Amino acid sequence: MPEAQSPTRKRIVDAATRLFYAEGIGRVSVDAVAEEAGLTKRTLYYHFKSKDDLIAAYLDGRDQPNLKRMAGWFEAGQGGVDKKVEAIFTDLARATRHPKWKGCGFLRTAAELASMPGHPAVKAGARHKSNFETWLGTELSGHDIEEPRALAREIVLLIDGCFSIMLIHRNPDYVEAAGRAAATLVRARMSVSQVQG
Amino acid sequence: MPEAQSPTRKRIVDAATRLFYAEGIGRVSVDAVAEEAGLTKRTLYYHFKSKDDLIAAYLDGRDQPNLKRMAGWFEAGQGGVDKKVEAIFTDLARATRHPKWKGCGFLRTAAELASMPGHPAVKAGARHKSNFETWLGTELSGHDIEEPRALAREIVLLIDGCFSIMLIHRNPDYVEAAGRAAATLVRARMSVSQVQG
DNA sequence: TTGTGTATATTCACTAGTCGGTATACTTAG
DNA sequence: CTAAGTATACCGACTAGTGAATATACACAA
Repeated sequence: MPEAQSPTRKRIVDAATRLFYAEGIGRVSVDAVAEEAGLTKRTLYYHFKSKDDLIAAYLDGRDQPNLKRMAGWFEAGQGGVDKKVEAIFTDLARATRHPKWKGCGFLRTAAELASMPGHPAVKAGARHKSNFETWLGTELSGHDIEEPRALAREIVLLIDGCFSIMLIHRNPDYVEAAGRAAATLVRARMSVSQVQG
Repeated sequence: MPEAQSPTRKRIVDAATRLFYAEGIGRVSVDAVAEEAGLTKRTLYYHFKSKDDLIAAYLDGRDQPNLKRMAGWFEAGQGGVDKKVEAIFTDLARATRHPKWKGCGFLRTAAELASMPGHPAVKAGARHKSNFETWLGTELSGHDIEEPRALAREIVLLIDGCFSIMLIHRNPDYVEAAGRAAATLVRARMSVSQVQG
């Protein structure tokens, strides 16, 4: 039985991450992942029982890095909580301009697997999105906001709207527009004194 | 040269629509589409020069039906313009409960083709999304709303957020939450007298 | 009315290559 | 000797796309 922390396994997941994110899970063969990792397909199948398994491992590995990136954007935002939320979108707009940016790996995988709702990779995506929503709700809780968890959900919807529509239009103006909408939603739930101050 | 309005061509597009929407473009072979249409693959290739061509035709054929469906939901909404917007989300939430619902075909196709931004099917999706945004902006224009086109864009972002996140969570509560957020955004741009009245 | 030419439309059989996955054997470390 | 890990070589099924033949329908001439 393979080790869960094997360096070989990590090499495989890293290679899968590069290819799956760049091309999509359906357009990348197991052979291609093995070659990118510098080993044979049989070795890959020693560490993962199936391609579906590998896809799930790819997404599980993206959970914490993605959360930390978003949290960094939020925390670096200057001003009130509405501005910190808007900062997420400003930095996301910048990220979408990178030529290697291909949207959200979790959402793209879920879209490819829409006919298999119980797929382990979809579940990994659900865990990640819930983690993010929970984290944002907690952040909003300390700022005199009504129903911070409901607000977090609304912001999550705008962020995921950006991810998907950007794959169609490739126009960062949509991300900026979403940021302004998010700030409006934040202020709608802030106390009057806070909005005016 | 094949006719653009050929009934055979329509049969092929209808078959492709059923299969591509149900399974995703990457998981459906040209052979499968031909069999669903009740003819041979060679005939299909007489009417379409490639699979990519067929995918684009599939999405072009969904533009008007999808627009009409959304417009119907909006127009049937009772109350002010904020309520009519919210009605879109209420009806969308109902639609997502149908077992055959698999998200937005335009967004799912764009997600599958994220590494090919100039693909004709992605362009077809961009046309459709722009058509919808323009239609919504026009509807909002007659209702004493500031910057109706900016508001339309914000609502589009929430709708597409619903489409994508629903593929992950399969929980219509997200669509209802998006509807409330959209109504909030509408009221933020309505004149005071209108909000109070 | 019959025969011929032509464009449209369709089929069968096939190519060359890729897919996920595996049987078997080898190497190396404990 | 044993077990973990890796390699070569292969499997049957499927992939998008094509070559060559054929069916169908209609126009027009004898």
